[in-house]
Amino acid sequence: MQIFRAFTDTARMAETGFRTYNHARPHGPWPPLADEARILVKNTGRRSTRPLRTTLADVARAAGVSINTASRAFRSPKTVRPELRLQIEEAATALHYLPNRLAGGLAGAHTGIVGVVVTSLFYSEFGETLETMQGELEAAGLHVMLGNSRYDRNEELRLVRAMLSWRPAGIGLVGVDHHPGIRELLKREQVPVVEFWDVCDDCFDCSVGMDHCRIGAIQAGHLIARDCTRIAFVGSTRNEDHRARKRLAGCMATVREQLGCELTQCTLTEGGSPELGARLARTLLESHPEIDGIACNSDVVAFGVLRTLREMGLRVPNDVKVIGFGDRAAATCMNPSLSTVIPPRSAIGEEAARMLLRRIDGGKPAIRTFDAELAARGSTGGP
Amino acid sequence: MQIFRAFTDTARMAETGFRTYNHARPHGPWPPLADEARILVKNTGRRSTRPLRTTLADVARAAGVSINTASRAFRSPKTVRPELRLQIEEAATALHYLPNRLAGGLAGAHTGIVGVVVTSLFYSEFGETLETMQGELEAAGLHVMLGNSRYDRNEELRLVRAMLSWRPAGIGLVGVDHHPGIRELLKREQVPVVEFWDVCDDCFDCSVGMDHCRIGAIQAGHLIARDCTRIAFVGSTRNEDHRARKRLAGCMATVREQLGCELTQCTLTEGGSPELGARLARTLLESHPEIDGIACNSDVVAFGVLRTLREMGLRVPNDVKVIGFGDRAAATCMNPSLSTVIPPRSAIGEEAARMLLRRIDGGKPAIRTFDAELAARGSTGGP
DNA sequence: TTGAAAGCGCTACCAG
DNA sequence: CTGGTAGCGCTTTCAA
Repeated sequence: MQIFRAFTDTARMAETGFRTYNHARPHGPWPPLADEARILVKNTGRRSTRPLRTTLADVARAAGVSINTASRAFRSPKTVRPELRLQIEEAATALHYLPNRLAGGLAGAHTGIVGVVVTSLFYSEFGETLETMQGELEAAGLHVMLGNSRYDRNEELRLVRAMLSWRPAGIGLVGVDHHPGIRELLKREQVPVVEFWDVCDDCFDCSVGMDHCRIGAIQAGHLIARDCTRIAFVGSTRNEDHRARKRLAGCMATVREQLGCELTQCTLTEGGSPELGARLARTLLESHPEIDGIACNSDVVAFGVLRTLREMGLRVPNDVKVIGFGDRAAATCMNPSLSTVIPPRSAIGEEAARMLLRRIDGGKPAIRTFDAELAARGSTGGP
Repeated sequence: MQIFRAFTDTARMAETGFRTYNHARPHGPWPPLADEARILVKNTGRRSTRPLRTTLADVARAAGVSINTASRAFRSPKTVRPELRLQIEEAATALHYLPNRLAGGLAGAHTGIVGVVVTSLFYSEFGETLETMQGELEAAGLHVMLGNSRYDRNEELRLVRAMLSWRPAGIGLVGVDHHPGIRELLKREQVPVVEFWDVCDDCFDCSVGMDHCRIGAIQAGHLIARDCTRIAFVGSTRNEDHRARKRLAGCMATVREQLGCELTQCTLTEGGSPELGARLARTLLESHPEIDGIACNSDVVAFGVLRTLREMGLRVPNDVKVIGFGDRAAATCMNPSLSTVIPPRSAIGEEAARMLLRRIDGGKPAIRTFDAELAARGSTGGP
């Protein structure tokens, strides 16, 4: 038995003696789709190994219209007579039509893929931002393809290249400090880009995030306002976590300015974790017992610091005050509750998505800075 | 001026008088890619609006080989003479060739996209699992397209459909309880699927995760082993969070069996958070002051419970013992540290990816259950 | 408002 | 080992 597939190829149509595809066969119910169907292509007897799936052509044929009209019925319904449109929709439902967006992307102007490369998925650092961003894009019919560079610039470059090979409608990147190759690549591809979480003026295209120097300054400023005079900065400063370094720098500058002395830096290049915080705090306080204020590079680190302080018999906030960054869920449940700086996670995700959407729609690049908010809690003496 | 593009179309070749594409023009350096280039298609003067990008055909021409050979040079390098391969690679680099995976996917057997639909991105519930899974797939050249159903079955169905329209090589889904339409859809598409985090025998294809009933049983069993006799279960049981309900059920059954009494259930259908835990704990203890053991549906909820207990002047573990689920980073930093059940997050992610990879490679479906481990800490009286 | 046909860039098959 | 060529399924002119 020979099953004719939907086809548009002129030569084949001529060969089979049909003038137009739509009328190649009488209309009517489509033969049931056999599982793992193998079909005969052309009259050559050659076999295709791909499953027989409903295509737009099948829908068109079943509805008695041209492929083109069927396409328009989905894409711009207003340009098709309502009655035809209904027929087409019915045919699509009956045949379980599922559009092939690869084909659509290949033929069309853009793809509906947005490549997002984050630096980490652990500890939900970007979970909430990603959730909002993804939701916003989804609502516009775009899908997020996710990459994770694990704070590795070369890996990030490779991922961006990989994303670009899907011809994305846009690209999202965490931070503004990247491998130089990325700028070159993105420029050549002329694709809308949003760098989020951190901001700068010299970004590739769009950027939205926080001034991380300022966050460090807020931490130090708050400790100073609470009468700390010997301040330490504790946490992870991975080589390629530029944002962590900026927070450190902001903290350092503020201490220098307002206190006229140097910050005690106690950091390692391994990733942040409670264990890191716990270890660093012990080292720090054994060698610098005069420390009365600790700014942590993340809440997760601060949790560990609080634990060590407790173990060492130091009272918080009386003996030492502690502030984190990130406002993780557990912060309010620590004893005492952890003061921290709150990043507007969902606002950033939402704005990142919107910027991309506007750019894809032909709009201009934009840059926007969000403020991070101080949450003064028990660990620095309360509100 | 008329710029000829790479083309393979026979009719056009005939029209332009060239026998084969590769020799259509003398070899040599490719003209620089003008930004936003507009090109003349055919001799009709029609204009294409798409940017002029390097295609495989360009690379082939520059290297003096057929498109076909160039393709094989990338895909299965061994089948091409080393010296030719080098030429092709050099041409690709010189022309900044970026493969178009849409085209590859459309023409080839499968696409290199894996659609993953999670129920939440918040609180990093699946962050670590996703991180491992994504990494494992990335290493195999597959890319994760991410969807988030927000615990909504209809949304999940829509997302699966959306993912399928990208003709993914595989699909990953959180949990094993889905909208019936999903089974139908996946069956029709014959695509490898892995359901992860939860397991069951009647899964679509593959599944890997934990027995969530068992997790509830572990929680209750541990509280009972620590001499609790009045046990409550606290947390969020969203309508469509079947896993939370299974943990509740497991807990309930164990209490009934071992204690011969009923569990006090104190749950709401809103999402889990410290605030929920805090509120529920207050309600619970005001009406059931006899409670001496609380199993929480997640660590995040347990954090809030601990806070309330502290505020109410109840001592943990002396007056009330508390156990969570999830082993969030902060758990060891609570005061007292939080006992919990540890899910093997990365193991699940890794195995999920591997199962998919094996299936894509023609392997058989598999089912695998991982055990969750008890972490007995301060909130239940220590190890 | 509808239809015809030319691609989009690549893979896979077959022939040499 | 290499090349020719027919699609993959869709969008997009252009013509009717």
